Amino acid sequence: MRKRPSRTSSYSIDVVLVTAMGNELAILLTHGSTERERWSLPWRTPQTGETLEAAAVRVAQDALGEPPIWMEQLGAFGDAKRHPSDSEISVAFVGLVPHETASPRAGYTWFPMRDLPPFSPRQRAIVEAAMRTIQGRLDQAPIAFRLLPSTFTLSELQQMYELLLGKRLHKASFRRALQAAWLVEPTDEWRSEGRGRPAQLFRYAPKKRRRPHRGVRFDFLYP
Amino acid sequence: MRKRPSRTSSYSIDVVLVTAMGNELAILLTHGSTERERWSLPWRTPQTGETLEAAAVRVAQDALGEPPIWMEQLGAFGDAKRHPSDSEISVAFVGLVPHETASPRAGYTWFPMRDLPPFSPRQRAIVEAAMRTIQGRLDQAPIAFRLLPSTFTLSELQQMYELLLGKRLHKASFRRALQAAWLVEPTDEWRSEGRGRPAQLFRYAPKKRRRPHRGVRFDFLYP
DNA sequence: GACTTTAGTCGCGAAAAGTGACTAATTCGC
DNA sequence: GCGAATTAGTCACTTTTCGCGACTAAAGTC
Repeated sequence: MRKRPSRTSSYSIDVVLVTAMGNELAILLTHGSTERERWSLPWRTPQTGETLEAAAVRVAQDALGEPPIWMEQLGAFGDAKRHPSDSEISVAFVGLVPHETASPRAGYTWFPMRDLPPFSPRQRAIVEAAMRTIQGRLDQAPIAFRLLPSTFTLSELQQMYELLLGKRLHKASFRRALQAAWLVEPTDEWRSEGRGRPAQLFRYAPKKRRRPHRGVRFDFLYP
Repeated sequence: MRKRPSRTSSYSIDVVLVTAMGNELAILLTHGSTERERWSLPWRTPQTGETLEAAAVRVAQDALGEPPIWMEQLGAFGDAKRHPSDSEISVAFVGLVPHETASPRAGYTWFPMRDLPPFSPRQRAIVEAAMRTIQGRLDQAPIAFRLLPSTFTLSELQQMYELLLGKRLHKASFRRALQAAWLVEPTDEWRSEGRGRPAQLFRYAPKKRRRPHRGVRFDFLYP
């Protein structure tokens, strides 16, 4: 049986918590008192008998009081680059948090992605991986929906996708794809948002679909 | 024989080395003398000052004498599940090796994927992740080409894709996609393979392409 | 009431993808 | 030698998907 002292872990759990703050994405950083002048991702060293995922959830809960609505491991980041803890490697996670329910505890602050303070190279690599992973998962998991309230307009949903993808989408195409995927269903409520025609509210309500049955595609990046 | 690390690390580097053996995929396993009756993925504990990738390459070289043609990190696997070493977590990699140049050293054996010996739950999870990652990368990186000799027929290439994807592909569609992607160019050689019309040999020769510019797709797995 | 603004839909043309059928060149059995 | 079998390679047709402009609908503004 392996019973090991937990203090001497040579790895840490680092978590990139992402939220949508108004019109842009933001990540949560902390300013530990021991390191001077450096912001850092929330992190901890794992306890024994705790899965990696459980440790990452706990990091989020310590920072925000709530677990993320979606989380995924980014991998292990390591060796050469420095870390606030003296850990050799960081096992990194990315998590998404709706902004409404996410009030940071003392010592934690949301920073818009466009204006991040300097922090360690290893954690910079982790944040970049987090963004790539979010964009890669957007068409595989319903993560955009969970950043919105339980009912939302299709324009709000499209704006969320545009925010996460970092590019504009065509309205008709977006809705066509959405309809083909049977992911949302209309409610009978409408919301009038200042000027313009009121928008119908929808809710996330996925229905069974047959798996799309495609051949091969060669979407190689240009060499 | 693997030697014990001078400095104890609480993580290990585990590598899934995959090759195409004739008509099916195979992975490399080792039978350490200390563990009884259990096969294991090749692994090592990292040295100080060595990147994770470098350590993984070294694992492959120790096992096969050559570095893999392609390699990618799978992430950290952990906690609850046992490992041959006493490491708390494994940082796992997947690597591809052309079968011709891959002669295992003593203690290492290729096992066809269909007929794996029992091994630890953690490593079983790693192998499953490796297969998912290979399939996910097939349309993003030219990994299938590198499992073939430098010149190959299009039928061989298609069979390699079918092997890696685990499903049949339509000949005309496959070649159309291949042509659109500008990935191969014909040589002026032909190969007669027993009966049937001789096949033209091609080589991997990617050309610049404009990035396909798509909207959103919702390829969610069925809920 | 005309104009602006936002929501929502339609439909066309182009591109991509699935598929069967066709031609081409070789070996094998007789 | 000759037809059947086998593998390679291509074509053409259909269906699906996608980008996109243009349209209608319903609200506010002046």
